[in-house]
Amino acid sequence: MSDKTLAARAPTGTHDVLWPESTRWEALLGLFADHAERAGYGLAHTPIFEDVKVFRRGTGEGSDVVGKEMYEFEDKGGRPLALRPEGTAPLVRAWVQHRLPLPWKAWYATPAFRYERPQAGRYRQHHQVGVEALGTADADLDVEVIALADRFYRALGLATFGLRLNSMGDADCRPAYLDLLRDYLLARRDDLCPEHQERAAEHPLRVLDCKRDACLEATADVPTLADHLCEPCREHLARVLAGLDALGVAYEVDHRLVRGFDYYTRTTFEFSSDALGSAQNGIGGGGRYDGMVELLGGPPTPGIGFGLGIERILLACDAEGVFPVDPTPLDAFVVDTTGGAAARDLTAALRDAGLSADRAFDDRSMKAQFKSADRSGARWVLVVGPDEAASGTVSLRPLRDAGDQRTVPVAEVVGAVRAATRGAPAPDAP
RNA sequence: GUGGCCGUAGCUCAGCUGGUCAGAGCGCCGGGUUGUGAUCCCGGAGGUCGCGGGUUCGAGCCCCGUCGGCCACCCCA
Repeated sequence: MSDKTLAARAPTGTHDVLWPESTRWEALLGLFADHAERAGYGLAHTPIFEDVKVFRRGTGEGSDVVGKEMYEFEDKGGRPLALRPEGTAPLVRAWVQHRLPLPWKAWYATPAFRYERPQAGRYRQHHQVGVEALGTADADLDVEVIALADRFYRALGLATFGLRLNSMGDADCRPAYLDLLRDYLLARRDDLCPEHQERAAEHPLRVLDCKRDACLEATADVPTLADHLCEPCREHLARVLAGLDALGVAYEVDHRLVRGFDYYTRTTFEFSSDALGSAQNGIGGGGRYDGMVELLGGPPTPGIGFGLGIERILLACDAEGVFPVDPTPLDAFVVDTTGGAAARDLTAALRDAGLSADRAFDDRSMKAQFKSADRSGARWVLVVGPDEAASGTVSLRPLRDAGDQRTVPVAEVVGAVRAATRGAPAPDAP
């Protein structure tokens, strides 16, 4: 293996986001920030790595994400750390550390790291936007959070996605149900798929989520958690559903929906895109975690949140043909065949005036500079050749819009470009 | 972690059963005589055929390994 191929490649499962694709990311982030902040959520940045315990306790040792997919390492001081595999536990840790007034509502955008086999829509470093809200068990908060995600997807232009929702019960009713479920499964153990014959005892809920025929048949009439919820949980779920109905958020109650983290209580939900053909069609998910704050050393405090996968959302947008890349064009591109000093000064003057400008370097031919100008996507080309230099003028030539070339005195260039681009309609308004 | 497919210029790909097979299109660079792009014409640069090893008189074309990509499982965003 030569050094060349090793060094010049992003690590397995990671990817670069370069212009112009990066402009979509900026736009997506901006749109999410807008939705979150209009709902009272404030931006939070927390470290990209944490004490391993934050995830072992908070996210849950039993989850695959923590149990076998975490990027763990020790720093030079021997501290056991882990790259964040998900966004919730770090935010909860931050609240436990700072004890901000409740309810506390935060949003974030972050990379997440999981050591798994890459494939369509799945990376070792992927990115999420999300919200977390701590301090109230009010079902209306569940509704607010879910509606926030729903509205955000729609604002992107997505239309063919679905929301499945379930209740995981709470500390009062779930243990009893788990016993019941475990007994039921063990009685039919031989009928389950090979993998779940072993795992049924420790992860009974997972069996409900198994897509193999054996498990599906064996659990055809399995007792559902929905039928064994305690009264408070039942009422909570009913209020959530009523709230979603009131806000026009379409959903499907799926009592087999089981999410991968241990911490969920009561409401859990998952958004999936019908436009994505692959198995990785989940574009977002979340739920309540009324016990996590305590697990991380805080007082009993309920919480709820979600994480949405940026890469998958963008794949879904591509599949639906919405949310196109739309870079902002430059106002001007300077072509200078007199040595470059004029280009240097003109671009600086334009930028100082708040306009955007670029130029060609290396004193290339006029034709070559025009090709660069064309490729830059600028609205106007400002030409400085021997004639202009001699007369102290600059020629303005429209590149993207109709119109004739004209020549103005150097002193009027900035004003002319500003006038020509101000209020100009976006080239391809959607 | 398990299984399958794949890996040729910056990009998309041709290369028949191993013997001019190192190519095309796009892109890039230059030119088409006097300063003007996106069209057209001409020319050019660029690849140790992912990497390493093996079989053979001879290997992009066969075998093994390795790295990487894709797909499924698992799980998740």
